[in-house]
Amino acid sequence: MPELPEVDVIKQALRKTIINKKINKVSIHNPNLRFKVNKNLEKILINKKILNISRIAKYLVIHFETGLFLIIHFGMSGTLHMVDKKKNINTNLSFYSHLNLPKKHNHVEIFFKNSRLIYNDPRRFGFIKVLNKMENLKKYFKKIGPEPNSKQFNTRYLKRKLNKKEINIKNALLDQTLVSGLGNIYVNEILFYSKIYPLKKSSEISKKFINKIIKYSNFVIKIAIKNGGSSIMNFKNTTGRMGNFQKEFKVYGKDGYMCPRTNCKGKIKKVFISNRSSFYCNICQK
DNA sequence: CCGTTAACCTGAGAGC
DNA sequence: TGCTCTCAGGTTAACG
Repeated sequence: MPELPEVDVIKQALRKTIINKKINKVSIHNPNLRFKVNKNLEKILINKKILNISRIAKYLVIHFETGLFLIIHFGMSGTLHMVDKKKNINTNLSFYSHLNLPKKHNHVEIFFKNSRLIYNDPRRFGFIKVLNKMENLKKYFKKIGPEPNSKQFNTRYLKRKLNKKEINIKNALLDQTLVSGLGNIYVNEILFYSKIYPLKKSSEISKKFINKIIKYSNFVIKIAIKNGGSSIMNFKNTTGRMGNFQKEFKVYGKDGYMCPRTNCKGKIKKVFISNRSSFYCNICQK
C-alpha cells in the first residue's frame, strides 16, 4: 500500500490513539507475512507501554518502554485498524480498503484495555518485526537512503549518485538506498512536475533538473501529507478514513488524458518500466 | 559490482 | 454466471 506520505498519516493518527497504552495481549492468526512473525511477539510485548510512534522511510516504528521497537512495513496492501472494544467501532487508519475487510486477512491483533489494533494484509507483502535497542534500529536502516525532505538530499548528493548510474531516472528514484520513501505514484508525479521523461538516463540529468527533482520531491510529499495521503483501489467503498491526494494526481492513472499543464497540448502516456506502470506527458517531459 | 527480471501473494475488474 | 487474463501503493533473490 503506502509510500512515505501514507505511512506518515498513519503515524499521526496512531499518535493520537495508542501512545501510553499498554499491551494486554497479542494474537497472531497468520504469521506468514513477507517474513515470518516472531512467535514470541506476545511474550515480548505484553505489559509494555507505547511511548511514541515514528516513521522511517515507508516503515512505521512503534517505540516501547525499555528500548523496544516494533517496525511495520505495509508492503502493497497492508493496513492498520483500531477497533473500540465496547462499541466495536472501527476507527480506521486505512487507505487501501474499506471497513469490512475480510477477517481472514487480519493476521496480527494487538490488544489494549479497551481497544485493539489490527494488521490486515491480503497480499502479505508487508511484515512486522521487533528490534531491541536503538543500536539495532539504526543498523536495520543503515542501507536506507536519505528522505526527500532531508538536508542530505541535496544537489551535491543527488548529482553524485545519479552520475554514476546507468539506469533510467524512474528506477533511480524508486531505489530506496538512493532516496527513501518514494514509490510508484510519487515518482511519477515528481517527474511530471520536474518535466523529466521517466526513461531518461539518470547520468544525463543536468544540475538544473536535479534541482527540480529535489524541489518537487519536497513539494509533492508535503502536499500529499497535507491532503492525508492517497487512497486508490477500493476507495469507492471506503467508509473509513481516506486520503485525498489522489484527486491531485497529474499523471498517475491518467493515461489518455490531456496534459494538465496550461499551454501544453501533450497527452499522458502509459508505459511499463521494469514491470511498473509509468505515466508521463509526451510533450513536456523530456 | 551493476542492471534487469521474476517471484512473492490475493483480489478486483475487464473481456469473452 | 463463470472462466481467464491483467493489474495493483513494494522489495529482493537470482541471473547474466
